[in-house]
Amino acid sequence: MADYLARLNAEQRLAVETLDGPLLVLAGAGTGKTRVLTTRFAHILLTGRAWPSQVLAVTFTNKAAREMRERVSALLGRPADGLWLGTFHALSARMLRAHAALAGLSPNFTILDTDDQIRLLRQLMEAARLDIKRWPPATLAGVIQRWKDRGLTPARVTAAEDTDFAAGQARALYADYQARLATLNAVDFGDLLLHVIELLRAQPDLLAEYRRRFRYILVDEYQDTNVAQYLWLRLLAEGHRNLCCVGDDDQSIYSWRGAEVENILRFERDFPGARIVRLETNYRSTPAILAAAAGLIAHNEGRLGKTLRPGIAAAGEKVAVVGVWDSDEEARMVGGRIEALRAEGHKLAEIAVLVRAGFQTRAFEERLLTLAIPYRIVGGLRFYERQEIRDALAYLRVLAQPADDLAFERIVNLPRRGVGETALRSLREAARAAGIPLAAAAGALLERGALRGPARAGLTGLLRDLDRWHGVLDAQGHVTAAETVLDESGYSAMWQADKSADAPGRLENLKELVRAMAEFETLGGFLDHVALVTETETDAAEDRVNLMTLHGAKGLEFDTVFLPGWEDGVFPNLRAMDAGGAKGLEEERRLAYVGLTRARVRAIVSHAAHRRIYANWQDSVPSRFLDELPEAAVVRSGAIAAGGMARIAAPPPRLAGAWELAPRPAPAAAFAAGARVFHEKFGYGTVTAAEDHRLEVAFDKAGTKRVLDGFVSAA
DNA sequence: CTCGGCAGAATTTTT
DNA sequence: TTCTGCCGAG
Repeated sequence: MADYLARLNAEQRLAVETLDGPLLVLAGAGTGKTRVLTTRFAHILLTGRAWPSQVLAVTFTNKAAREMRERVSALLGRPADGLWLGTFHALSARMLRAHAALAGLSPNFTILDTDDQIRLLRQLMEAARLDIKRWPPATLAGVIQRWKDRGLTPARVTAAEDTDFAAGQARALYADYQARLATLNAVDFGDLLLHVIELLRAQPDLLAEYRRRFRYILVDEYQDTNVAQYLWLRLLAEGHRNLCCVGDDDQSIYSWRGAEVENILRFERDFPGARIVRLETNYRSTPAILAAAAGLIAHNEGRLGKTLRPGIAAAGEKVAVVGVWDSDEEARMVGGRIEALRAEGHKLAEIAVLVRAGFQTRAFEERLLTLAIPYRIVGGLRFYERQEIRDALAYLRVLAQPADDLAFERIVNLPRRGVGETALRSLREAARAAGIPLAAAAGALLERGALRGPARAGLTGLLRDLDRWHGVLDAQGHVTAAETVLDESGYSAMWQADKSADAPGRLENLKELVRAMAEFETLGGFLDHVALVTETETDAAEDRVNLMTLHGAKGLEFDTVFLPGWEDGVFPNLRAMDAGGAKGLEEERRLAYVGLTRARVRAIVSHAAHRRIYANWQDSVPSRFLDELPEAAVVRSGAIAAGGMARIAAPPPRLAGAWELAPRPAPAAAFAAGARVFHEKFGYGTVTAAEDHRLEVAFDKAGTKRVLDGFVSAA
């Protein structure tokens, strides 16, 4: 037997060697899912069943794709080139670039990010005279995205689906939006998949070609696929049906993004004759941690059901549940324990603080900063989302694709060159009238002598510059072109002249951007990377504590995991619950399960009785998940702040602080229209409209406002 | 056209 | 507390 097979246990080997026909691998946390996937990949190649270019391997994150590529090449003993391995979006982009014309696009189409989408939608909504205060463009972006997640083009959205937003205008706006994207030669994230699906459906020859090419299909994190992704996979796999999906229904945490756990629950029905292999031996966590996680997840209904068996013998430390007075003390507690671990010789990189929502990392950052403990924020502010980077990218996008009006609008007056709102309005008008891009319209207007003053001078200069930069791009490549653009546009100079504290950092980021470009052969390749690879490269080599969200932690593991903020409303998150109801709560529980199972040797769960929201303090109640942890697997303790020093109370079965006795409030009673309420700032008022947690309140003194119900109390 | 100051509202997760 | 967006003055 090949030695790479000998390293697997029986269930893993079965998952690797079952090659023909549909296969679902149900892989519990820490059961060697990635090993199975990569070994299977290598096995297909090494047994000569397919060439590297004949295997399609789909992951959810670029990180997972990278890791798989590395591990496959390690197994093969050579670089794994020519693979179709990547995220759904990256693979779709690759297919779409190759057949753009069939989708009505030119191959240099732009991939818009969320920010661009929202800008575009705002324009459309303003044109439609919608009140963007009342109906935020970002909400519409969400509605459209969810339709796209479900594979719905505007024509397929029924009127019954279109009631929630702006009295049923979302569908029409969606159609406008798609039309606008077509003229911009642009696609958004959802379009990447949607266009490919439409393409495969409309072009039988193309579909047949792809089906012939991809003899084996591997899918990671199948529980997180949405309908569009499911349709995409199904189209490609339907011929030979050599489809292997790996997933864990207990780790499905992306339903808010359109993921359908049902996809995994339904696999056998979708692919009759499918085999199912369960991986249930956990080699990651101690039995104590596993017991805690298992006890928690057992409270969910609608699972496929797996029993995780510990693959590690020593019982290990119990999960610590720590109650503290307030959020400041929680940060001190976590910081203190990290210091102690460091003093004992533990590596900081093996410690993670996993929070429910991004803003929660802040408190820990501050604490670690004062303790001089190095940390990194994983998935926090992303490089390509920074203002200066997006500005620079807009310049490059205009060079790559002159029809990219969104990018053009962004840079047309940046740095200031006298092209204000008035000039821009006539530009837009001319562009719309002639059905041409803004840049082209600018040229036409200038020729006609239509503009005057600073706007004329500014635009003339910009168009001349763009023309010259095109020459630089063609003659000297994209790196030199980028340097030239940043220099000659005055953009770098703008930041050099800026005296604010973050200006030097921004200039440094711009340099970093140019450096990053050198790794790509073409400008287009680089821009695709930017659009599709949202995560920041973090040098894992440095020994730093990891701060991240629970979502961001999926697929990772650490010796020590801190899980702060286990309080009702924070975690389980209030909004997640009222958006998703009972299902929402189950997803929150799966998130908790994901968090616990990241830990190899120790997990510290904490909750605070008081949490500072902005300036004021709010009482909070321990998370219901704490009650669901089996007693045998946890040690509970309360810590009470006294004179600035944290003192750990003797560990009673339940913690001792008085705050803990507070009864859990009934699920937030939504206020109905007519209810009298009191608001910290606006005083007394009467509710005039209520939907979910959003209230419209006519205040006696402050007028009518829209507020969240958390900010008011019954009067 | 640009800039500075003020008012008002704010909390989820991301390919 | 922090951010964004609006408005008025220069």
